[in-house]
Parts: sequence; C-alpha cells; structure tokens
Amino acid sequence: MTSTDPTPRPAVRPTRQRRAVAAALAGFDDFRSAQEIHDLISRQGESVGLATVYRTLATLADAGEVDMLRNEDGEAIWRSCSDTHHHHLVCRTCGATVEVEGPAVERWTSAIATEHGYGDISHTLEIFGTCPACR
Amino acid sequence: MTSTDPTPRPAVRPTRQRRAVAAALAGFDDFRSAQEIHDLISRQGESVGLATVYRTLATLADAGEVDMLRNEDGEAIWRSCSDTHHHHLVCRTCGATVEVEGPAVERWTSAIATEHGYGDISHTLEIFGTCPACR
DNA sequence: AACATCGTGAGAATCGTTCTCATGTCGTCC
DNA sequence: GGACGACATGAGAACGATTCTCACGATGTT
Repeated sequence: MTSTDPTPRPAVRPTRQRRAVAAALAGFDDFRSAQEIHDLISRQGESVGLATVYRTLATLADAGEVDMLRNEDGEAIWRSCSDTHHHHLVCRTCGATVEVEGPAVERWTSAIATEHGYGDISHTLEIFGTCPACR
Repeated sequence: MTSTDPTPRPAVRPTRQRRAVAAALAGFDDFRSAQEIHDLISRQGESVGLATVYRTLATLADAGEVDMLRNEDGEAIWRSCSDTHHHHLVCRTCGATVEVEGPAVERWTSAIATEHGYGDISHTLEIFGTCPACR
C-alpha cells in the first residue's frame, strides 16, 4: 500500500502573504504588473516582499487562478480570471478588460497546427483597443 | 512648389552595419533574438555593435520590414516577413516558423471589439507548438 | 575639402525578474 | 506543549535583456 498515495504533499500553505496577494488581486479587474500589486499591498498597510509577490503570482498562474500576459513592453501583467480558457479585450488607455471566448479561434488554431504537422499546441491571442469610455 | 515635398529628410543612410543586419535577417527564416542576430553577424566576420543591431531592428520593425514578437519569456525576437498582415506558427524547440493567415480570425476580433464598443483595434495572435522535425 | 548631420560603438545605466541563503512559520509527531 | 523537518519569506545580490550616453566616425552636400 505504499504505491497508493493521492496526496503526498499538500505543498501550498495558506500564509498571511499569500492571502494578501489574493486579496489584492480580488481588488481590481484589470491587468497589473507585479510591482503595482506589490505597491498596492504596501499601501494597504501589509508588508510582503517583492520576491514573494512574484513567487505567489507564479504559483497562482500555474494553478490557473490568474492570467499572466505581457504588455507591449514585454512586462508580465496579472489578473484574476475565470478558470475556463479565454482571451482578453483590453483598453489601451485605461486597462479595462473584457474576457472573451472564441471557440472558432480555438478550432482554427488547432486545425492550422495539425495541417502543418505541429503538435503540443498553445497560443496567445489578445485584442487591444480603446474602450467606449476612453474614445 | 515649396509645399510639395514628399521627402524632406532621407534620414535612413545605407551603412555597412545596416546591410549586415539585413543580410543576416535574409539568412534565416525563423525568429531570432537580437543577441543571436548579433552573434551571427560576428561569426560571419563582420563587426556590428549590439546597440546598433537593436537600433536597426527597431527601425526595420517600424518600417514593417520585419516582425517583432515576444517569446514566452518576454524576449523580443525578430524575423523578416511578408508585408501583408499575418500571424505565426512557431516551433517552441527549433524556432521553425510558418506564416499563417486567418481571415476568419480577423473578422472575429473586429466583431468582438465592435460588440463591446471598443475602437481602434489591434491584436496579437501567435501559435506555439512542436514542429514535425522536433517531435 | 569642409561642414553639418546622422550613425556607431563601448560600456554604463536601467529595469524587470530571479536567485541566494539566513531566518521565520507551519504542520506534525511525540 | 515542545521539538523537528519542510516549506516560505525577505533583503539584497545577481542576472539578462534592452536602452542610454557621449565621444568619435561616416555620409551626403555645398
């Protein structure tokens, strides 16, 4: 019975720092950089190291609880998100974000990939524009 | 006769360095980082400063003569490209690239944007996978 | 040939991100 | 409840890509 062990390590501990990052993420609905999130936490009186913010965001992203994408400068930006696969329509001016789904696009990308013999496919698709309020 | 002056400043001079970068770009058809391009030029006996490679690539990208996108680590990578709007299917392992077009995707993105009242739309779409040779 | 202008190179400076490692915290097993 | 081992954290160093600085070189023009 040594081979059946579904949960060998819980691994993720609920620490004060992780709660602070999760709370910060819950407090906005647009994409923010790690440093902005770090500042936000500090301004709320909590103290969490920048390295810890990065580590926590990476963990959350792995778990699929936040989306990470890169702005046009290559900086990583994060946002809490729904757990289904989706893309974003982001306002270039104010950052307002709409989650969008496109089954057709998903089908198209895998068809294209298959057609060229590529496997193990992933894709990035983000739409940038100016939202109604900023026009 | 003074008001019609289509080329006030030639601005871009054909220098040895710019020719070297253009030649290097012509020598491969996958995406490469600026540093790889710089190494490539050096290995061919030419000597061009890294800063100049960056400057030249930025200029070419502005002119629409090369595509610049970012890999999953956020690094900028470049490639000479056709001048029509298109996307890429890139091998995660060897960088082999296929230019793909997707009228349906173009239509879908602008429809989505319009539907949410967003204007002045642009989008990024890249597909990453493993090419037949690397599987 | 002389000039004004733009381009270049070497290295310093930036800036986002990750790593190091000593110390703190959590959960657990006596 | 106390001791322990594993994981987590923080401060700052380290890193790596990119940009900036500025003195010098090349270009095209008069």
